[in-house]
Amino acid sequence: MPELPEVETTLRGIKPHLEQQTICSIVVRNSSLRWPIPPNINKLMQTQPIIELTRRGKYLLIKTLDGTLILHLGMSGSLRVVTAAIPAQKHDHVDINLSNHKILRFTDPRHFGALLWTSDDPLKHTLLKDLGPEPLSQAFTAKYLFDKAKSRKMPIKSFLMNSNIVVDVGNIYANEALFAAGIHPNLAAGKISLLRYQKLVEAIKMILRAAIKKGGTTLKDFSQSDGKPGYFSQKLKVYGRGGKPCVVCGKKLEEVRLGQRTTVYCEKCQK
DNA sequence: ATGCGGACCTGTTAGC
DNA sequence: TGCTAACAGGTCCGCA
Repeated sequence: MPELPEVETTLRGIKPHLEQQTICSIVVRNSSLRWPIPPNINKLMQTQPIIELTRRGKYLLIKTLDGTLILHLGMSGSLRVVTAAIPAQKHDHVDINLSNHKILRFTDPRHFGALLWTSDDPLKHTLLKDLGPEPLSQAFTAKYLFDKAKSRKMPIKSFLMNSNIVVDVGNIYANEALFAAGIHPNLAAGKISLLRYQKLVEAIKMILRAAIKKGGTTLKDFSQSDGKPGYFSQKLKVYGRGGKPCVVCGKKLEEVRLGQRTTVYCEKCQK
């Protein structure tokens, strides 16, 4: 699943079905996600009117009268709006039954997702409180990154994927943004000039905007909340193209492991 | 404080 | 063709 564009697409997809509705009940078929779903989740949420749907990083927040449902899709999670006529499948772990008789169904084969509840301000929650800025916000600037990176030896790609530095930049878009900015993924974050961070920040913003516009990258087990797949993958220039020619210079793209994640780059275009 | 590697779990695919 | 190992969009946590 989900890099930011998929999460954002999911949010936009489910929003119209949830707004103005009340949660009638929650059916948990399997509570073993990354953290156990609170056993009293149904009690906490039933009869709760939905106030608003937002997102912080890749966490989806469903605010109700008395609290907030915190949802994360992990690696393989997805949300779909269905009707009772559609039988639950193997990995459909949770159904949220709504007053309009629609069902928000949470599916997650790998169980890396999360579904939690807080009665407090969700932004103060342990999982959210230290998150870095949203990349598409004004707070995310070259100066910000440059200052944060000062004296840090971590490879720029790992640095970018650290959600305490900036949220929403997953493996695909980290690869793509570094290629677009001409920066070698293994370069120490603290050794990159402000000017080059300028290029990087612009690249991240541009690529994420474009991907959201396209409705998310098509990947194996993702489908949009209305069931239609996204179709951005054909625009990817390096991710998934290891060994193939660089679209700019034609040189064979390198593929390596960096921080346990597949990393693809052009050794001629990225220094 | 920083950085690294392991962990969570299932499904799909590459390679022998 | 069939089995096994490696890998997949994330990110928290513990340890050095």
